[in-house]
Amino acid sequence: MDKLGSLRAFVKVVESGSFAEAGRQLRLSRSAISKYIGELETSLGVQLIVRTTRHASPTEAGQRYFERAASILAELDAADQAVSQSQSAPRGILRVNAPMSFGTMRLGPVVADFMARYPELQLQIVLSDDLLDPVQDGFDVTLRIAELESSSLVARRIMPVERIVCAAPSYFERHGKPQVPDDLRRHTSLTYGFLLTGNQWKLSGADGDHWIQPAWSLCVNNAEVLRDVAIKGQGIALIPRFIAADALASGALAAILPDYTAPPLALYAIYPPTRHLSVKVRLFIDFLVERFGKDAG
Amino acid sequence: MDKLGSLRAFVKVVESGSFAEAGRQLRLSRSAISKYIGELETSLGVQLIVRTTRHASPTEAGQRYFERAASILAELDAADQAVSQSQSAPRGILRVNAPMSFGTMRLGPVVADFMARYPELQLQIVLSDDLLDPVQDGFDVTLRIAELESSSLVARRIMPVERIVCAAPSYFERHGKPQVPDDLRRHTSLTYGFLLTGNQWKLSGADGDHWIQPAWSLCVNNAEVLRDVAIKGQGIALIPRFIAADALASGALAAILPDYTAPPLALYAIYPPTRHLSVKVRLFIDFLVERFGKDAG
DNA sequence: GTCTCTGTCTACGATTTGGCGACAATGACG
DNA sequence: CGTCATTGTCGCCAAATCGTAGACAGAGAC
Repeated sequence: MDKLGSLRAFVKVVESGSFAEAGRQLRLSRSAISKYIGELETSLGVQLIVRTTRHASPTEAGQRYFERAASILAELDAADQAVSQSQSAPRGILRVNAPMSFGTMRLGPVVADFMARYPELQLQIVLSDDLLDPVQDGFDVTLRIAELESSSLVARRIMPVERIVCAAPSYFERHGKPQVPDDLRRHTSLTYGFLLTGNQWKLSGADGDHWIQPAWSLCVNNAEVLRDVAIKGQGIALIPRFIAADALASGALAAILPDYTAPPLALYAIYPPTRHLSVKVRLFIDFLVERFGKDAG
Repeated sequence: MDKLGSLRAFVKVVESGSFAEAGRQLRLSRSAISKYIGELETSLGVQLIVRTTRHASPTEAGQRYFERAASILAELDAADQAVSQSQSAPRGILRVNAPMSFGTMRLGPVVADFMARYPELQLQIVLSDDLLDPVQDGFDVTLRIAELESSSLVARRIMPVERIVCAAPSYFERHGKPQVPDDLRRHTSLTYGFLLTGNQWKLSGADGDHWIQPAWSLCVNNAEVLRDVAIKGQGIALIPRFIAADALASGALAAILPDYTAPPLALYAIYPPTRHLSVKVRLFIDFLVERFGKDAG
């Protein structure tokens, strides 16, 4: 039995004086009201309503129960209101800019779940590898994978993004496998544009930092393209592990120089430095932290 | 959504610290609890529970909501109790006939609770495996475990009763374990009298229905006796699971032929086909449905 | 590294919800 | 007094929801 539905029906019957009118106000049929009241009476073992023609009135027990039930329903509504408004169900449009690769590979399922949780929200997502200004370009939040940096923009770190040096086994068979960072100078690199390291790779290990200017043959601002070209044996790429994950698992790519790491990147949410972050932006960012914070980059 | 169910699930999760434990206490599956909490959060537009591995704890909003929800649930129970008890309780004598095994094993605690709720009632219970006519023999209600059937008697289905084929491990050690229903022909069966299947067992599986006339050495109209004889290794029994439950748990009995099922039985309440079922009978039957309806037969 | 328990998710059968329409009862009205 | 309109109940049935089983991935315990 839908106990809450029964209580609402009962309270409305007592308030309105009839099943039919209660049904009209609750948008339920007379038979539904009748069943609710009947089941409530059965479960309590008490008659609550005296049915006379064209009128329904509470019994003495019914009147006492009505007072308590009405109070309980009001308290429940108040509790719901209070908790909803403490974090009022966000509505409106949330505009998000995210990097292409991350957007296509990782953002979809998370956004789907976010939408399920906050059905009143509408999301506009632009996948672009251009670093868009969230203020000037009209986004609520911009997701970026970047190195740790201090910036005038306000950012929240979502998750670390590990990068690896990798190439296809066929490349290593033809060109040999670099053993130390300096070996990379004699190899073809597939380079990401727009990163601060530009065409110079920094790799750090127990023996300190290495700055390498590899012989780059490709510079592109999309790591998926770099991955795909690397898979075809055209060079060595330095790309986020999450982009290479499937290729690594299948053997299409192999990582090298495991004792060296590139400067850590992270996924950041960048948002306008307003005094109060809007609720929907905060919820979205919190949601990303919750979902991606547990992921191993 | 069953809002009250969600509230109970939520309160129990906060109290117990986990979805799994809340499920155990509420006799619901983990996925049911997960759905309830998820729907509650969606409907309120608020995250109430932080899920970490092996632990669930309330968010700040969730803690506040928990306090109000727990209070509301307590008030509702109190209101129900107050109105149930205020009613001039049903009085008089309720005469019940029930099967011996079910009566001795399952009915006592339920009857005790029923009597607590309706202290003005007096119950006369006759445990008998004879199928007594509720009109002729003066009972208000007769409980029977039987196969689904059409009958001129009016009946209300209380709960399903699953049967299993089982014997003591010592029996299997001496005689081998049947792998398919037909193997039962070469085994000693302990047979229940009075059932429609009589001395012929019907077992159904993916390969169709099997009618087996096992070599019976005992035919008795009491499944407890069958269980006890089976425990002593004297044969294979086809008996209700609730009767065998303790022996199965302790290892005194082992079930076989899990891919096959006997025709489903159910516990029925049979009552006179009068126009208005008396209040006390209706309350008793509803009470049984409430208590046994959720049990796994 | 393996095991066990967790929470999520999907598919699906069981159960409940809720409306339709028939019915009997009865007050309003002419 | 007869008729009409509205009421509440009930059986039937389609739609919706409940709740589980089982698969899965994550992670703490050992």
